[in-house]
This record gives sequence, structure tokens and C-alpha cells, in this order.
Amino acid sequence: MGALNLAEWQKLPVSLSELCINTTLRCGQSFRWRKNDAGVWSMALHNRILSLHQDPEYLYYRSIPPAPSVLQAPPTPPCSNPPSIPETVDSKDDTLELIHHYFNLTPKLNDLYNRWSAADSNFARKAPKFTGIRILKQDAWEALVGFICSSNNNISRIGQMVHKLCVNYGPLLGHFDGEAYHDFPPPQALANDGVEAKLRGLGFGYRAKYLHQTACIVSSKPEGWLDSLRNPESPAFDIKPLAPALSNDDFPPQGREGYLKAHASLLELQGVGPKVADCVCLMGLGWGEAIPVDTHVWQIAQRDYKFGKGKHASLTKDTYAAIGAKFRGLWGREAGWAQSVLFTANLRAFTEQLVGKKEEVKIEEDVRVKMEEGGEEVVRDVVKVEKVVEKGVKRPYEDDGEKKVVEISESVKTRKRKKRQP
DNA sequence: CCACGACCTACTCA
DNA sequence: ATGAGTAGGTCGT
Repeated sequence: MGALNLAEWQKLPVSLSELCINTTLRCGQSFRWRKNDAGVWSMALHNRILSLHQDPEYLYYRSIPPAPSVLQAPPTPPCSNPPSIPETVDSKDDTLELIHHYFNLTPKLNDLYNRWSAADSNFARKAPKFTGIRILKQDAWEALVGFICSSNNNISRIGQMVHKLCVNYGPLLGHFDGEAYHDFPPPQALANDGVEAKLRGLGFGYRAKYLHQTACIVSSKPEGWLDSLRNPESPAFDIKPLAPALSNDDFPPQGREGYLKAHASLLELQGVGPKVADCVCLMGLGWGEAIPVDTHVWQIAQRDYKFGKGKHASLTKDTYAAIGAKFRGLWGREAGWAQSVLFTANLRAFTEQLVGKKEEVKIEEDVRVKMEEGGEEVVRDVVKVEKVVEKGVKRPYEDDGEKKVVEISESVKTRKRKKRQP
């Protein structure tokens, strides 16, 4: 564990319930962040290498600009202002603004959680263990590519694939912590001949064709086409935002017109179905009402919201729309955000095995999970224990009905796996 | 429209 | 040590 000299960092006061990067950055929104042994998250973003660290009081940050020779210069941050004052942003450093934008920090998260909890007892029950989750405002193209990769796939491999895209097609920004950081490749970089074959060789499988075809389509459109599908209240970084409307009144259950337009436009791309389109709408285009219905959300809808029977017995197009409408009616204009919180709560059951490929998996206490340290690779299983559940049997959905909702207690089993014995 | 099966790969678990 | 099963879906029939 390298000693973190946080005195050299800039910092922003923020509570873990308003923002928890350890949850937000690992819940399957963005696939590009990397965390080192010292607990520092880093990613190439907007032409710089952004590094973050969080404790219960502050979010620490610093960025390395793309200097021509970012070689091995001691990790001196580019800023020279004393760290005593949290907010002295020197006029040309827009890192704080970038963080504010990327992490979508304007809404008061506690207020949102309270609103969603008041409207929905299920949310009220599940959310307290998963506070601080924010919907990131990601680049639309990056979100599109990432979620095309996500089909029939797991988060670990998605991350590997996105990383390969950056290494092979993205411009090198610099080095940090002994690793190269590439920016995300633009559409044109994936539209060249031979890209599909190369991606196949890199292990992308059938998604290689989708990526190439989609890159061709997007780069054939006028510049800025993707961003033209944005929610105007949620512009890209560098564009001044409008005052967002906060009322849920008159919010159409099917979503606003611009959202529907964006969703329909995205469906024309290869490898983009309704779920991926909604992911891009929500996390890349700022449409808070987008509800990506994947297998997990479908399970949640059945288990907790009475879907899966009668008219909505299977996940048809109609059922998909009905789930979105139901959630929007329940939670309002940021329904996709609320849904992501429940999604993350559901994801937890098997999220532990994903991230740590080479490093040990470390779960911070702010994820509210007890952790046991082990010298070896730690694999954690969260087992849902209901009345009588055969171990190993996947219990899809309990058609609850409020009454017979058995208290689902979760026990965390931690076991250490030894690296394979020779 | 809806129902089905195929689709790449890496990793986990019997 | 091998093989089935699976992971935040989409496409063609």
C-alpha cells in the first residue's frame, strides 16, 4: 500500500451518502476506471488522467494533463496551490468542473433517495445499503460502445474489451502508476477496414461486427449526431446547462418526446436493442427516465413489482414498455436513476467475483459489507437465504405479494482461495 | 408481433 | 483435470 500523500491532492467535501465512488464506479456504468492498491481510482477522461480517492469526508482528486513528456516526473500534481483551501481552482484548471459534471453532482442525492423511498416501500427497503450511487454523465459514444460490448457478457470481460479498444485504437495520453492511459477511440477509429477482423482476434466475438458497423454508421452521420440526441437539460461537458426542471408533474409515463426520439434513433444501430439503447439514453445522453430492462431488472420487476404474470408473463416489447412506465410512474423523471440503485442492490449477489482479476478483491466498508482480509485472492459470495432454499438452486423470483415477503437476510460468506497449487 | 435458437469468449463450478 | 453453465442481449427465422 503506497502511502497516499493526500496533502498534494485537491479535495472536495462530500459525504458517502451523497457520492460513493467505490459503488458508483463499479456498478456497471463505466467500464474504464482502474483502482490501484492504494485505493486510487484513475481513468483517462477529457484529455487528462484523472485520479480520485475518497474518505468519509472528502473526495480527493488530481489530474495529469497531457504534457508531451509525462515520463517519470515525480508525482507532483500540476497545481501548486496549497491544499489548505479546498476550493481554490486556478482559472485554467477545470478539473473540479469536470468532476462535478461527470459525477452528476448537482442533484442532492439524499433528497432523491428520500423522494423515491417515500413513493415506494420496496425502494425504501433496499436502498439504505446502497447509498451514494450516482448516474454518471458519460460520453455518449463511449457509453454506446461499452453497452454494445455488454450483451450476453459479464462486467469483467466488458472492462477488458473496452480497455483493448483504448489500447489498440485510442490516443495515448500518458503514463501513470506504471500504466499507459489511452483516451477512448473516436468512431472513425473503429470504422476502418479490418477493424472487425482485428477485434475478433482480440476476443470480441460476434460483437466485433456490431462495433464496426455501428462505428461506420455513426461516423457517416454529421458531426455531433449522437449529442444531438441528448437531453438539452443535460448537455455535454463544456456546454452550459439549462436550468433543469425538477418537478415530476405532467411527466409522461412513456417518457418525454426527446427520449423516445433518441431511443428510436439508437435502435437503428447494429447491436443496439432496447436495453442497450436505454443504457445509452440514461448514462450517455442524460435522459433520466430511461429504464434499461435487462435480466436483473426483469427479475426485480417480477419479484417486487408483480410483473411476470398474465399479460406480462414474458419480457415482450409490450412488457418492456410497461415496466418502464411503471417505474416512471413510481419514481418520476429520474426513474432510471432509482432503478440503477435497485439494480446495483441486485447485482451485488454476484458482483464480487468480477472485478479482481489479478488483485484481491477489496470491498470498502462504505459498501456496507463486512470484509475479511486475506493474503490470497478473496472471493466473496453473497447468499440470499430464504426460508428453505436449496443451495445452488437459482431461485428466480418469489411471487411475493407483500405479505409473504419473507425477510430476505443476506449472509456474506467469505472464503479465501489459494492460488492454484502446483 | 412473439417465440426460438444461434452467437463469441472467458471464467466458474461440479 | 475436463465440460457444462453463464454473463446487464441482439439478430434472423
